[in-house]
Amino acid sequence: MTDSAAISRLPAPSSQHRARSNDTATSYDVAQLAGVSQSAVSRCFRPGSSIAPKTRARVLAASRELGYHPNAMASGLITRRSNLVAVLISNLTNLYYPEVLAEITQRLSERGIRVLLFTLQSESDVDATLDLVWRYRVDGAIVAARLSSTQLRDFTRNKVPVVLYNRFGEGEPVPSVCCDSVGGERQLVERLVAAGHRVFGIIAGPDDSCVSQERVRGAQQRLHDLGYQALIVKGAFDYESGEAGLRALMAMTDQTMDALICVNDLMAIGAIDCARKQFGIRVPQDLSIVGFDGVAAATWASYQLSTVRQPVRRMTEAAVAMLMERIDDPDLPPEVRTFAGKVIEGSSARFGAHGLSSQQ
Amino acid sequence: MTDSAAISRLPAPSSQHRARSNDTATSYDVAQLAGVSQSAVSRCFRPGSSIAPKTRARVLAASRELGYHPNAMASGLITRRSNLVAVLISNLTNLYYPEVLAEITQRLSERGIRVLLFTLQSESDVDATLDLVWRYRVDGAIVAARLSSTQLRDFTRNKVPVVLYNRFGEGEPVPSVCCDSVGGERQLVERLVAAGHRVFGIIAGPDDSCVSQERVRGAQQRLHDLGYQALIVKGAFDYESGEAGLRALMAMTDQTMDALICVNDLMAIGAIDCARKQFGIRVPQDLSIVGFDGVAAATWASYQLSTVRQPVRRMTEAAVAMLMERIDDPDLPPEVRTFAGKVIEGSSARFGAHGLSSQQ
DNA sequence: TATTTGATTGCATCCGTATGCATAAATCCA
DNA sequence: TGGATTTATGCATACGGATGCAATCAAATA
Repeated sequence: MTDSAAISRLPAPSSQHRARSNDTATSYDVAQLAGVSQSAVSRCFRPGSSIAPKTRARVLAASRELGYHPNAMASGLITRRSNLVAVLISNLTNLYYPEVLAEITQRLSERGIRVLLFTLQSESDVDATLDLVWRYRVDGAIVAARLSSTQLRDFTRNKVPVVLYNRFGEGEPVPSVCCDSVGGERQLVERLVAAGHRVFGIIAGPDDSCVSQERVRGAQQRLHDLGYQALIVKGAFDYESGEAGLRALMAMTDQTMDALICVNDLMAIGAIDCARKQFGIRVPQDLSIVGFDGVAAATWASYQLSTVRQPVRRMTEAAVAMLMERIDDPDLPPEVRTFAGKVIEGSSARFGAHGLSSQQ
Repeated sequence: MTDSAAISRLPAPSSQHRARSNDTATSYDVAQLAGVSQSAVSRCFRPGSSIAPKTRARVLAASRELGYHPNAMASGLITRRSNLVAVLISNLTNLYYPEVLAEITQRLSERGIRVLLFTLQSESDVDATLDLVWRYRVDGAIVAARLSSTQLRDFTRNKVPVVLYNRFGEGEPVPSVCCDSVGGERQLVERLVAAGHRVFGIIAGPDDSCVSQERVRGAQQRLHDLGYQALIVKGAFDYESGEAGLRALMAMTDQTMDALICVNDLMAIGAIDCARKQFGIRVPQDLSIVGFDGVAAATWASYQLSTVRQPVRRMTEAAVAMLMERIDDPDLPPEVRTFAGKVIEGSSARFGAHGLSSQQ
């Protein structure tokens, strides 16, 4: 009796795994219909498995008939690979990020990886968001948002490879892909100075923005080296900040501002519109305005913005490649890949020749 | 001996479920550390479960110590709820869709749902994409992309509730949220006619675009009713199409075009720039240009586009609400919610009074 | 034809969590 | 204080697919 009791607890034979009618088909259902074992079904959907072409055909036919699709959650549970990558982006309204997101999604999708998208509004909910990232056991993450060093450390702790986009890790090194902000601003400054500009203004981003800090630093430093300085006002990366920034600068300066450096294109566009419509300033005759990013709108005929174009395609490709490498080998050391941006002459600024770059 | 053999196959006691060192913690690990059963741990993370506050505190402490996060794949396997919603978008570069995507993501995330993002490039890979959607057992989907009726039927077949965004199901009814294209274009036409415009041009989108078809139909029909007709050229929803469309129309028409109706803002912006810069045409004095969508760039001072603004916030809210309802009750009947857009006067077109609307 | 070799296949088990059921503990009411 | 409820908790099992291992089968070799 004890024996039979024990036996009754044995794993039931596979024949018991039958479809609860009106539910989605499982590999057992397909196996039954195709007259093979569940293992065979599994192997049909797993590239590289040993399966006879004839069997495979039978299984695929049965699958089609039942409308079977392997359950990614079940297989992820076993393989410990979700084929998901978390993409964290702070504000999608930035005009630059949609391009980046589209590219990243495309690059990942080519490699059979899906994107779990997180948009961060306030800094507050970052921890709640990260909790979800951990729960889904994503294979990796690409982050274009501000993270504290504690939060970054959690990636290590949870063994989730991460690549930062246009940001650096604070303190410890973190794999990242960046566009060379300092170099880009430097070139802009040199071209502006070479064209004879003397009174500079800068519209920065939020204080806590890594991108803004770098770009402001790049511009300021080069200006200083060349014997100039600049008035700085703070913005929020959006169109309105460009308008407001220009107004603020116009109110602050007693001399006439020559050149305005905006740390991104969207603010530059706002500033151009404001200069023309509200102040009747001619751009670039009276005031040169430059941006940074090279978004699509920067090329529009109304603006033809002088700016630094980030090589988005190559940067996203690099970010994805770096991430995939680290998913395959978690022990790869951190690496920062910095890409030079391309200076676009445009017609929103008077640029001098490249002369100054040799003088440095 | 047979007995012991049988017993050796019994499910091992929970004590065997121990952490394979250097692997992520499981509920068993937490249970062991907290001195409770795995069930108790599970109940701590599942709202509404019966758990003593004291026990809960112990478990949470242990979780924190081990860095435990419930495995969403494992729990999804059991509950048959992934808390994932697929969002399919055709082209993120449309300038309108990033806003929509950001809103949708936000709305879903407020409800504890994550977004699995799919961007569709060519129409060809749609089936491959859908296969992935099925595999991840998403709870539902929001689709802003063209799907064949077969593809739509697959949603029913796989019991995945779907809500279309600015599209209708072909043939069968499908839940959807739309902005009233016909009504919007109608108002634009009436305001243009009331202002005395006589020679109309239309820049449409791709032939297979539902949005374009509707908008063109709305404009054409109302023009016809009022005794006018329009030349139509085809575009691709992008800035360049606006320029090219205007050039094409200028070449086609012998009379001077009065008013240009673009089926989206981005093409209208392209047309405005082209008119001003390439043809020296004054907008709106010589030519009125209207768009549709109400994207952020439409409000920029250089354009101040006359257009129809979609109530994106309310539409996305509705789409998400409809989807959630159908996830909870899959038998709800299809429903189409149509929202009126708001006509923005802007200054890219000469508008007459609302007079005509009473005449209809 | 006997034997080796390689390719297929099935069996059994595991992944990590949720939950029905039974039991134990705590609370309540009289 | 005893019995009736009402919580809390643990046990055992299911979810659906992947995979090491052994068994089977076919093709290739001698």
